[in-house]
Parts: sequence; C-alpha cells; structure tokens
Amino acid sequence: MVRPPLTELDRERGHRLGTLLRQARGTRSMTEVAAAAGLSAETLRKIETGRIPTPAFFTIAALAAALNISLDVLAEVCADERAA
Amino acid sequence: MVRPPLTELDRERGHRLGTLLRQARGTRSMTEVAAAAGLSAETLRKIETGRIPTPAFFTIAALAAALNISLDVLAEVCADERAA
DNA sequence: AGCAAGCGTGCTAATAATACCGCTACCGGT
DNA sequence: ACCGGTAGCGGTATTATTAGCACGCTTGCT
Repeated sequence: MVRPPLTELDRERGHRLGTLLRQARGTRSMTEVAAAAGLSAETLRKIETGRIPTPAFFTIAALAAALNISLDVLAEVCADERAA
Repeated sequence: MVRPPLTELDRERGHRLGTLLRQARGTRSMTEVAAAAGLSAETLRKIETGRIPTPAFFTIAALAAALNISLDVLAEVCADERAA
C-alpha cells in the first residue's frame, strides 16, 4: 500500500472541518473569504462542502487566519470523534 | 495555471515548520513520534527535513498532538516571515 | 562486529488545488 | 413578466504534490 485511500472517517472529519469553516464564515461571501485567505473560491467551496477531506496545513492556517479562529479548536473538533 | 507549483517561500515555510517540529521532538526518536502521531517514520522525516512543504492539515495536527504543541504557534511562526 | 537512528533517492497510487462548464435561486430594476 | 447580476453547487479535466514503501549508506554507541 503506497498511500492509504481516505477512509470514511477521514471524509467525515473533513466534512466536520468544512462545517466549522462555513459557520465561521458566517455572512461573508466565499469569494471574499477565499481572497482573504489567498486561495480560489472553488477550493474554499470544496473544503467547506467536505470534498477535500485533508487539505494542506497552510491552506487551513490561512483560512483560520482569515476567519479569526483557532487552529487548535479546529483540530480538536476533528480529533474529537476520531479518538472516541 | 491549474495548480501553482510551490514557490521558494513555500519551501522555506515548510522548512521552518519542520525545524519547529524537530525541536519539539527533542530526544525522542522519529519512529516513536511517528507512531504516536499515526504516520510513517519516512513521512515524519520528510516533514522535518522540509521536503514536504505543505503537509496535510491532519498530519500536522496529529503530530502537534503527539508533541504536545499548539497548532496556532506553528502557524504563527510560519506566517511570521511570510507576512513580513 | 553488530545495532539503532537518520538521511537520501527513486517509485507508485491517491490526492490537493485550480480553472472551466452549466444550473439553480434570489433580488432589484425596467 | 423579463433581464441581468450575484452567490453557491456539482462535475470534469489537469498538473503538482503528498504519503507511503524499499534499498543502501553513514554515524555513533555498545
């Protein structure tokens, strides 16, 4: 196995992450937040909709910065049910 | 351009991240930490040596958890010189 | 000598990030 | 009612990159 395909758990985790991000975005448009984070709107949308279960660290970091939320919180929420 | 190749800045950022991770690891062996974080030793090594500039978010999250360090701190340090 | 920890390289399958297409829903203006 | 603009969704195609494994090599320690 050269690279384990993403499991269902991974997908769920990504989905949770996306949900959090969406909540944090609130009223602001995807376009604006994406620009603020330095990525394309389409990528942001994919992340929010959970179509990108394991985004790059800096992508999330930039997003978190643009949304003024903590990386630790994000990680915590995602690790939450995984550890359970 | 479908996918922007990693710039030099990205590489440097990744290198800084790796350095931090290595420091956090301290005396513990790569093998042990990698196992604790749930990834292969090779991957950990690549991240520490900066050969993987933009690892997956959860990879770093797991690592940070295994090393007991904050994601926010990592992001901060990496964004540090980038914003400068 | 033997062992463990690291490093470096090459390789493969799977994925991330991007752009382009069309489609729907909502809104205000004419 | 019709038109145009904005915001989001879904799918597809493309390229660069990740994460994993394997082999060999070096170094330090016992």
